[in-house]
Amino acid sequence: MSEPTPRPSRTQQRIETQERILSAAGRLFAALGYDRTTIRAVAAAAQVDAGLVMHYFGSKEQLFAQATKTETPLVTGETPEEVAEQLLGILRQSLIEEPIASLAALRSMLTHPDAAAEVGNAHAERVKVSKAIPGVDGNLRAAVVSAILIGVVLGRHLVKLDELADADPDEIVELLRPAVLSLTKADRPE
Amino acid sequence: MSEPTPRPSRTQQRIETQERILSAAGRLFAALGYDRTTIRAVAAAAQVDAGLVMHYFGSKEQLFAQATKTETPLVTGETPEEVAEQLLGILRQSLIEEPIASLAALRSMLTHPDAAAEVGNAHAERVKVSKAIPGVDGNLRAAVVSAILIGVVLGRHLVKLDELADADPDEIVELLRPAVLSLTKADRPE
DNA sequence: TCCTTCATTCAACGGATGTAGAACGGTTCA
DNA sequence: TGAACCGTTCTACATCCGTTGAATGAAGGA
Repeated sequence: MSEPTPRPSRTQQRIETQERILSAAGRLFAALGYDRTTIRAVAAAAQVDAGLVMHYFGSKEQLFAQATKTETPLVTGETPEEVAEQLLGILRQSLIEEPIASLAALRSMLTHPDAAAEVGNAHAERVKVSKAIPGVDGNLRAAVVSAILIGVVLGRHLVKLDELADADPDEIVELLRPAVLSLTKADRPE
Repeated sequence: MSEPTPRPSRTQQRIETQERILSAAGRLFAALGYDRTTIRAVAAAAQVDAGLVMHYFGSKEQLFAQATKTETPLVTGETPEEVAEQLLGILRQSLIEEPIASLAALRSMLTHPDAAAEVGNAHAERVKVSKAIPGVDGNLRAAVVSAILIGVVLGRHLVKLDELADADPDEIVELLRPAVLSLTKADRPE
């Protein structure tokens, strides 16, 4: 599959370089977090000079913003059971692969305000499902589920807690199904 | 309540200063994490020169180690129900107060190896309860519970996810009881 | 009182980092 | 072919950090 309009080699080259930088930045941010990731290190990993990174992305903050940009999957379920299954599906996907951009934001959320905001937004997006979670405490229930998902993904990919890191993703999902269901289903009157 | 043996004022003064430094360090590490906490900032918060911090604690690493030192509460329950209640009790306590030393370690666990090790140990301690959790997957179940607790405490005190930060601790505990119980009780044959 | 001890401060070094701007060299196009 | 363009590198600056070692001055003991 080739480019429809084969761009002049200069533009082409530039785009490839930018992607190489962005990819290296994502990997480093995910592995080390915002503070310990150096522009020089990103440049080296992308086999490029540090000045070029600045030239393309303006600042470290903007580079981070681009590298962690990701669209949050929507949860559209209408019943508690549907919502639970969708959330478990998102979790499963996050356990199987290593979502670099998300991991970069997660890794930095405790020490970099922008990253915390990013994670907070994804969280808020997930909390919106509370419309489908009955009970006066729908918001809180949704938030607890969200915190659980964050904790499990964190434990598996970033802190690498032994048992979680090695376990079969499906097994983890199965274990969490009752827990998530107990939270999406209200046990108190509306 | 006065000192049993009123120490000479010099020693007394030194101990008070050390405690002041340690307290300031704990607060700053918990608020900013390891990297963003500066020895100079700790010194300023303790109204002391930076050199003195080095003189007493040797290095930033050692200061962090002292400031995050904490004994993990033991879980001794023998039945799944007992274990669940004890874990929920620990969670409840961590939601009500702000355990500075633990929060300092948690805040830094994603970016500082030593902090990750510290949290990993507390986690491992909690996983030991898997002897009381039936099923071939006892270890994994215990690890999942541990990850859940971390996620919730993190969300409340550090990331400050709106709904979690404001909620009544007891309400959160009540919401999590079925979830935790579903994990400490096996639903598969041994 | 004099000397020692020691809690504390001061000044400085070496290294790393984000960032800015000049310089270079190949590509593109008239 | 020559000039403008631009992707890229080089050099440098200002700042901040952990850490060190000498200096200071008050307290304690003989």
